[in-house]
Amino acid sequence: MSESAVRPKKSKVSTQKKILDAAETLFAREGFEQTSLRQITQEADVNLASVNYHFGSKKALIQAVVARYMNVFMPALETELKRLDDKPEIDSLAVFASFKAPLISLDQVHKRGTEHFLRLLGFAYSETQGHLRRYTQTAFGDVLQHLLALLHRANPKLTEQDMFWRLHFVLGATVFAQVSGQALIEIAQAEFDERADIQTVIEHLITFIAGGLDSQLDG
Amino acid sequence: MSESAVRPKKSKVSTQKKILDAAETLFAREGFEQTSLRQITQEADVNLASVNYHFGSKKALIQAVVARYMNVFMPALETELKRLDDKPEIDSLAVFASFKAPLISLDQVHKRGTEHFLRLLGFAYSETQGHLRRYTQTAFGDVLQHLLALLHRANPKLTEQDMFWRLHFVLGATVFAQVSGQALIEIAQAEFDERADIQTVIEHLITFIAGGLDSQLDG
DNA sequence: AATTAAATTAAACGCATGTTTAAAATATGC
DNA sequence: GCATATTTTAAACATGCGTTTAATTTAATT
Repeated sequence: MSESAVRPKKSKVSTQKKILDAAETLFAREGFEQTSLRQITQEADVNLASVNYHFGSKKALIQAVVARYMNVFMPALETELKRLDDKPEIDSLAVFASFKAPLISLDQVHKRGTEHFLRLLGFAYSETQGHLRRYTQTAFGDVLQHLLALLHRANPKLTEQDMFWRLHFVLGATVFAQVSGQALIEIAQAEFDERADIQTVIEHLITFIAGGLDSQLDG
Repeated sequence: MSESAVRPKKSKVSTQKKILDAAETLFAREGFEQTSLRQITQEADVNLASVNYHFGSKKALIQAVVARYMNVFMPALETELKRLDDKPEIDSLAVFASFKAPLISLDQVHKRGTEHFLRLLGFAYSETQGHLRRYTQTAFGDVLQHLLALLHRANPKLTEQDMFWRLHFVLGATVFAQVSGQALIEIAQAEFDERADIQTVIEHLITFIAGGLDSQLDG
């Protein structure tokens, strides 16, 4: 009876990966603090204690989940930004276009990687996850500096300070769109009987942030 | 020894108000979910059980804290908006200028009322406080509709849908600026050795959202 | 002043959380 | 194949939360 020919399904996924995948999905859906370790371990079909065994703490798990994306996204972004260094003329749109490929590449991390990453980013900023902000700033501060410099080059009329603030407002609007997106879609559907979806939100968002970023101080 | 002539200090503040004030301060600083009833009652110097006695539940307390501001802000905003109805020509800036007086008037509710209100709003949106959003939508939906109509009038090139989304992105950027403001100020100070403060953030923010709101779809 | 109502208080309840423990099961190395 | 790590497991632990209870104190009413 030991028919070793077929081997139905013994995929043998490591406990670590099972935890990371389940945590990521739940974090992206509910937020970090709203998700309990018991939810995660149940979803991952592993023992409760294994999170602390493999990761040390919930906080460390959160960092591991985010890091898995950052380690793919940030180098990919840096590659794209380097291309712009050589170009003689760039505008804001070109800089933000650099995000597209790196964002899409996140789908190799997880099936719905792009969406998950943006929502994780949203919760990381809206919840008080100071350690995450610190981690990003220290681990990938140079990439962010590069981004800032390019945006400054694309919009030389603005000071570096201007760009700093506007970039973070862009982030704020984006994050907000991610976290509140679904609720707004529902309101829009009810209010305007519109067939609003995620794509609708993104299109409106891009127009908005492009306008905000290029906003001239004097009319 | 019963010198009733002087009466040092028997200010006699109601328990309700003490709770509301303490809760407001803590909510504005830490967020709703991060603040416990034990923190609140300790800060207010009242018994733990009095929150549930006077307000029924923590959720009801949150609503009471927010309502105290909404009941001042929304009518004040409506008054300002009515003025614009009579004017023949208006632009986005004029509409947003309508927020200024109502916001400042909140300092009569509490010493740092304006700041508190904006941060409460921020947490109300970024935390999953669905009941607050529902409350605002139902209690002051007409004022918000009025606001939307005026913004549409100020920018007739944009559809009502466009305005809906942009208005919410404005809200997102604002909320983000409030919640993350202090952290960003510290980064800015360290990064640019700038004497950045709240006022700095607001000025940059207004420029940004005005640009985003008036953004033209075709270059 | 006596009686009734309202407000305050200390204590405990029930529940959920992240974390730790110590024994059992599994995998690894010689 | 045995000894040794490594991993998994069930259970308990410690803590903090919102809420409830029941007794006491304070205020209001008659």
